[in-house]
Amino acid sequence: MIDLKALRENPQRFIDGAKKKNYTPDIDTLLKLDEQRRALMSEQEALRAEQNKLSKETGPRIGKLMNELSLVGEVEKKLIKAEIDQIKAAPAKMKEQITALDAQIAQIEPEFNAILLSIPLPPDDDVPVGTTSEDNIEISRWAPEGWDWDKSFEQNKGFKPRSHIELCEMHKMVDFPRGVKIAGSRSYILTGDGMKLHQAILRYAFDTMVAQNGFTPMSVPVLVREEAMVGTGFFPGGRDQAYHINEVERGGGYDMFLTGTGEVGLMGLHQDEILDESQLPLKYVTVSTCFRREAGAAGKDTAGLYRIHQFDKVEQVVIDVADEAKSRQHHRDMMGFVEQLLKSLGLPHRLLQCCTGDLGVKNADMVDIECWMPSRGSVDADDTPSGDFGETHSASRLYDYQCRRLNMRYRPGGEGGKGATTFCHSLNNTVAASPRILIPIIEMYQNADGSITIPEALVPYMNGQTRIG
RNA sequence: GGUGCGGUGGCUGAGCGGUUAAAGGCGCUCGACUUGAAAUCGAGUGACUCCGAAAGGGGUCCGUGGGUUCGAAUCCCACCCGCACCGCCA
Repeated sequence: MIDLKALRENPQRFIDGAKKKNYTPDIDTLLKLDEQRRALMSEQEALRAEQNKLSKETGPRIGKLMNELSLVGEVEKKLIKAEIDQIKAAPAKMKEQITALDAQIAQIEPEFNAILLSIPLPPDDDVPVGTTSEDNIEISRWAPEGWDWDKSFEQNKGFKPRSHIELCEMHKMVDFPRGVKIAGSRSYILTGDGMKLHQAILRYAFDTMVAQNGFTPMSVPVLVREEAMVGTGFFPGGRDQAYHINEVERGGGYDMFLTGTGEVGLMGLHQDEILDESQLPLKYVTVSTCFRREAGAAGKDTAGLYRIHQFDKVEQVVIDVADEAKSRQHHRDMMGFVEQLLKSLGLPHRLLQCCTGDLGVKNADMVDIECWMPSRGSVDADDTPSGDFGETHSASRLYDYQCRRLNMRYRPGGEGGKGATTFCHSLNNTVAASPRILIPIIEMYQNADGSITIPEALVPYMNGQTRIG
C-alpha cells in the first residue's frame, strides 16, 4: 500500500508512477473521496468531543440520581425521574447525528479502500521506462568457460541439443501423461532421477542460503487466509492467479487460498508486529510448494516443465529498516547469492533490469535472472531450436509498500528505541524454483549420447551419482 | 466433533457499566548513588489518526463485527483465534 499522506502531498508522483507501470488507478476519485471522508470524520469528531464532554459531566449526576431513586418516597421519585429524562435527552440527539455521519462514511469506505489498495508503488527513477518485457535491459551475463555466446549449442558442444522433454522421456524422469490424467493440463509427475534431481537442487539451494549466507530456515503455510494475500500485495490484483478454497460455501468460517510463492508465508510472519530495531535485518529462507493458476497464459508454454500449476521453490526474504541505501544493498546481495549458486552449477545466465511496464504493483525495482535454455527460442529449418533465455528468478525491491499493508513496523533509535514507529522495508528473491530450473540443468548438461552429467555441486545431494543414463 | 476456560499496552497481567488509556510487574529512557558496572532509589514511557509552523488540542482503539444503554474493556449476539480435557484419526 502506498502512503496516503504522500499521495495527498504529491499526487502527480503517483499518477506518473502508475502510468509508467501501465496501471490506471482512479487517483482523482480517491482524492475526492479522501477529502469527503475527512470532512465527514472531523464533523463527527467534533460531535463526539461534545458528547464525551457532556457525558463526563452528566454521567456521575445520573449515577447519583439513580442511587437516590431507591432511597426516597414516591413523590420525590417522580421528580428525580423527570430530571434524569431531561439529562438524557441532549446526548440522545447528538447520537442520531453521529450515526447518520457514520452511515455516510461507511458508504464511501469500500470504494476508497479498493482504489487505495490498487495504487501501485511508483517505480524508482533509475528504472528504465518501458511497456513490456521487450523493453527490459540486460545488465550482465555470465557463462562458464568454454561457452561462447556467439555460437549455437551445436557449435559449442559439437552435437544437436535434445530438449528437456525428450531427455526426461528418455530417462523416465517425468511422466507427463499420468500427471495430466490425475491433475489436468500443466501437470506432471517427476519420477526416478527426475525426482532425485529436483530434491537435490532444492536442498542444495536451501542449505547454501542457511549455511553460507546466514538466512534463517523456516517452513511456511501454503494454504492461507485472504488477509495474507492482501497484506503481501498479491490481492486484489492477482486474485485470478491464486487457487481459491471455497470454505464459506460449504459452511466453513472463511475461505483460503493456495500461495504462489513462499514470500506470502515469510512476509506474513511478522504481520501486525512492532519489531525491535536490534532484531533487523531479518533474513528468512523457505522451501515451499507453489500453486499458480496461470490464468491468461492459455496456450503459452504448454509443453514441458516451464509453465506449470504446481512447483517447489526456495525463496529468500529480507526485512530491514526503512533505509533506501540498505535496501539497495540487500537487493544486490540477494542477487549475488543467486549468481553464486548459478555459477556453482555452471549455468549460463543473465541479469535483466525490468522496465517499469514489467514491474507489477508492489515493486519499486525488479531484476529478473534468466538461465539459458537450449530448447527455447525459434526453430530453424532443420527443426533445431535456437536456444533462448528463460526466467528462473526474480528479485524485488519494495520499500515499505508491503510492510505498510502488513502493518509491520519497527522502533528506530537502537535498543528498545524511542523513535516513532516506522514501516520496515522488504525484499524478496527466488533462490531456486524447480522443476523449472531443471530445464537448463538437464539441457546444458546433456551429452551427445543423451546421457546427462550431474553438476558437481549436486553430486553430494544425489548420493554420489554422477550421471543419468 | 464435544465440553470448559480465555483473547487487554513492546511483553506480562489486573480491571468486569460512569472518576479507566487502563493498576502492578518486566523491558526501555533520563536522573541520583558509584572510580566504573551491578544492585538500589526517583521521574518518565501505548498505537493509530485529524487539526496545527510549533506548543498543544480533538477523535478512535481492550480479538473482529453487530446490538443493549444517556454512557461499554466491562452486559448480549455472531464470527475468528488460542489453551485444557474427552472423542476420532494419523
